[in-house]
Amino acid sequence: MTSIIDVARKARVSVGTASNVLNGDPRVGRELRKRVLAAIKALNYAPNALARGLRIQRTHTLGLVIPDVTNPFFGELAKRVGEAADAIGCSVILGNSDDRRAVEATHLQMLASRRIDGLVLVPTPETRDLEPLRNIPSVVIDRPLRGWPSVATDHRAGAKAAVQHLVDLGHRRIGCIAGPNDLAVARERQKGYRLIVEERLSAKDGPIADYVFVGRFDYDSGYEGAMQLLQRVRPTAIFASSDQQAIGALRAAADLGLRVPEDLSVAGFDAIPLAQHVTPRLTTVAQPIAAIAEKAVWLLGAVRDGAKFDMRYKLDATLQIGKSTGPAPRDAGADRR
Amino acid sequence: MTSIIDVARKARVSVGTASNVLNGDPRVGRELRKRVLAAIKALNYAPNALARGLRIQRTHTLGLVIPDVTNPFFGELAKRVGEAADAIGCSVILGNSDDRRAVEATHLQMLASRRIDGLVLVPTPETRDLEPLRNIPSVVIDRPLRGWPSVATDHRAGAKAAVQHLVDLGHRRIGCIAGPNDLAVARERQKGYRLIVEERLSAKDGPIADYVFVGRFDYDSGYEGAMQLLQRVRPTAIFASSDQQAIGALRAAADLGLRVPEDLSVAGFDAIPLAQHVTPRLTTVAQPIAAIAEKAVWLLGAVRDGAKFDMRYKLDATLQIGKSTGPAPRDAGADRR
DNA sequence: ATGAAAGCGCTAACAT
DNA sequence: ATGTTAGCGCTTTCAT
Repeated sequence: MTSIIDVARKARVSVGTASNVLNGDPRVGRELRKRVLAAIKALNYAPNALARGLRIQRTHTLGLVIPDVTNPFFGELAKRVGEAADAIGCSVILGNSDDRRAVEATHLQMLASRRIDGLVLVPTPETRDLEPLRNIPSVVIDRPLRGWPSVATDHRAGAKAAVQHLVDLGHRRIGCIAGPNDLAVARERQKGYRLIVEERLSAKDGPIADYVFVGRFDYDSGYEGAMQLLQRVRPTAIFASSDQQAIGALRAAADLGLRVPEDLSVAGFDAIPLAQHVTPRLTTVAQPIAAIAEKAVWLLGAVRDGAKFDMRYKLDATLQIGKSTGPAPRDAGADRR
Repeated sequence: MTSIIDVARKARVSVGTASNVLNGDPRVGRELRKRVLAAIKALNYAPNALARGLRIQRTHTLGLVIPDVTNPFFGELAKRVGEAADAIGCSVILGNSDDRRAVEATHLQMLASRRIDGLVLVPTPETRDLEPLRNIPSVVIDRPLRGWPSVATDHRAGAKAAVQHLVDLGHRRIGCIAGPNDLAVARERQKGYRLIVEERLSAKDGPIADYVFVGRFDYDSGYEGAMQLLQRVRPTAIFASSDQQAIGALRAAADLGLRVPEDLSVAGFDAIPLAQHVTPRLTTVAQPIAAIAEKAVWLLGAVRDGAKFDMRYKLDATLQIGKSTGPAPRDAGADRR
């Protein structure tokens, strides 16, 4: 491998000067600078980032550990974090935790060894601490973690907006397909739903618990949840905690002979690309993923520069109104008749 | 940051011995080994991978550059490459090229500086060479690149299998929604289609070119392509080069009042998860993504160990039969009547 | 079996 | 403005 020494020799300057050219030190003269640049090109020289990192104690590398790139939300997140990292001259090492603490721990250990400049993490539900990373700037995304700064969508507000939209359309008996209770985001979305719906349900509608189905975030849970709710409490609208669930609900409605949105309104969460391609186009809550990624990477820099953060940043979601939500059916939506 | 020197001091051994323990050298005695291990734990020591890499000239890092993690196929690929890398103790640095040569070049330059042990690349259509990576083991995936070993699905054979399936069901007038002509995979899939269909089209059916629509791999192209084909040459089946296209075609069929598969059969390519969740479930060609990732990572090791490869590995795709393909309609499928 | 020391490629402080 | 050199943290001969 060709080193800076080779470059210096070829350009007939000292290594110090060659190094200075590399780092844009303005003190080197035009002549020498030109010779060094020429040598670099001629030798096809690529500076050794390892040696550099070892010396200056910075790697210009960020770690990103997420449950699964394959998930549309995390995939988008990975892309955006990559872009934000690019913008500040950093590469990103990606690790998939598969939501298993042990796998996550392995990745964190590796990243610590690699002396990354910062960590962006979506912790598993079991994660309690970031032991090996104690002195590396870290930010937690999407899911909160005690003692670490986090940036996430305001899931509760997003859910409230979606459910409020349904209420505004005249719905009162609104079902909810929730996500797993061990995920804070799922609880928050459900909480948002409850805050809006609770006071609108009258005694004869039964307890709100009957309107909530708890499942996973996936398609199948959406189908099953909708099936159960529709047969049990006959809601006129369903708020699903994910688009996958919402799409499953759409299918369930079809299987039960219900038209959407005439007989049933359905809203989702996440605004995955597919949401625009189902029939009818989904009403859904879009997370500000790019903003989250940018804020997280920015926070990393701030933490490194000595700021002490232990703060939860909540970013606003946006309600995207599609064709899957419409006015409540007359006979069901009107208050007693 | 705590270094191996601190560990050695704390364990009252020399750095050499501490290092040997770290690397599992069997010569160190039980007693000293135990002391070193204890010191490591007590100090929460994480070996510095930069220093190590600088010294041994290996980084245990792989580079992965793909067009876009957000694309289901590349997302899955990223995940699988990550797993294969994990299995041999490597981390992976991920870069998105957005299919732009300049962005790709930036990433490659960075990876070269980082002295990665190997590169896995999905080249952009404009990529002709991997200049900065000349002496780094590299493998190209999905799309071929002159002078570099590649591993990819046998797209042509996959397409042939799907189209042959349609033929076996009695279809003769089969349309094709192709992908962009500057992508080899798109051309290969179209070629597979042509090889099967060409000889089966009779003179009165018109030229095969009329049965081919060239677009992008996305949903909208699928919709538009199906619309055009269905109104122009009235095929009884459509082979789409991607699942996104196929799903667009499904929608087009619905908009034209055609039932699938009774009036029209539709087959796709890629077997994205969604393909199982549309109605009817899609017949599609599954790429062996995990196998591709494993083979690529394995190849990297082989190349490093001195093997000289300039070979194209083609891996078999698998036809997944769904409900979107069925027997050709009587009146159209039977030869003259 | 263990210790001492050179050197991987670079930057930065210091000397000129 | 340019050259010299110590040292970042590790592995690996080479002595002992």
